[in-house]
Amino acid sequence: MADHAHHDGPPLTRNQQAVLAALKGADKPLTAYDVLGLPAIRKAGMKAPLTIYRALDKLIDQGLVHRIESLNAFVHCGHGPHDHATGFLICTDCGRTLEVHLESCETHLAGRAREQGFAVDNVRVEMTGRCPECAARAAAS
Amino acid sequence: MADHAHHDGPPLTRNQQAVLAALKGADKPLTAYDVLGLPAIRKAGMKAPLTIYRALDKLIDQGLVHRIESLNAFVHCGHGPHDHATGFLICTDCGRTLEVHLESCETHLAGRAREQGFAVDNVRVEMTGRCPECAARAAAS
DNA sequence: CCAAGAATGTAATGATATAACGTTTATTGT
DNA sequence: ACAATAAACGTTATATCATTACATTCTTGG
Ligand SMILES: [Zn+2]
Ligand SMILES: [Zn+2]
Ligand SMILES: [Zn+2]
Ligand SMILES: [Zn+2]
Repeated sequence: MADHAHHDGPPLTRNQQAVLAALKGADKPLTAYDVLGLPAIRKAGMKAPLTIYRALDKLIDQGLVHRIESLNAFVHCGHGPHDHATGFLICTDCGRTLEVHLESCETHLAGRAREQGFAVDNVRVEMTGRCPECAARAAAS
Repeated sequence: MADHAHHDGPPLTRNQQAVLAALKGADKPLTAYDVLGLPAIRKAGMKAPLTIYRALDKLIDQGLVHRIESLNAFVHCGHGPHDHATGFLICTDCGRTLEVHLESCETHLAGRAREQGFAVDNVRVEMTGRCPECAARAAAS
């Protein structure tokens, strides 16, 4: 395949591909400086924070990456273009995250905002707790 | 009144009172360095970032202040102890925020997490958009 | 008073993000 | 193909947000 199967936006540049691959390969969100420190990234010739941030900005614009505000970190998204707001479940033990969709809940949230006369254009939800694996491990001890 | 009417936690120290007063007096969230820069704060003898962060930590513990993750900023909360998760409406024009309560929606959100086997202990919601004033001003132009 | 714990002061540093400016590379119209 | 334009990139410096380490002072219960 010439380019990626789904995903229609403009083709990714070399830097953008490298950063996206880094996030895909990680099992948890990475900070920009985490990405910068990866051998594959240095090998691609990227050596300044700004280089990483620029690639991340484009990837976020295209919906391929999400930013987790409470971690100052970035995570790959394979769920295609989002019609609805999404939420993140952040494990406080292992640091891994899970993305959840908020179809119906989004309506409810935005409704609360409208009650106040507020015109919402973006909804972010982040929930911390324990992932199934860490909850099980904690129960066993 | 000797101490604050509602609010039962330990009495606030001088530093904590100064920081809380600063946030109460602001019409939008302030960063720690915003607080540090206020004349009233300097007058109170506080001159290092750590001093501000320490006070903020205690105020957050006591539920008197919330942190807005996507702004790295802090805002006073006058709604007393929270039984439920709260959300913040953040105006992208003027920077002011509004706090909303999420009684019923919280159940829904946490439900999504439980479907994934995730045990939630904290829910954060931040919504950006335009506040009533800024929406009206934009419409007028 | 005295010991223990909490809060504070002070300095240095770590971690995250952007500004400014010039160069290179890709796209578009002719 | 060529020039004009726009997008991406490189490089350096700097801005912004947050914590570590350690000494000192304040508060509180015995
Ligand atoms: Zn997604
Ligand atoms: Zn976990
Ligand atoms: Zn509140
Ligand atoms: Zn506004």
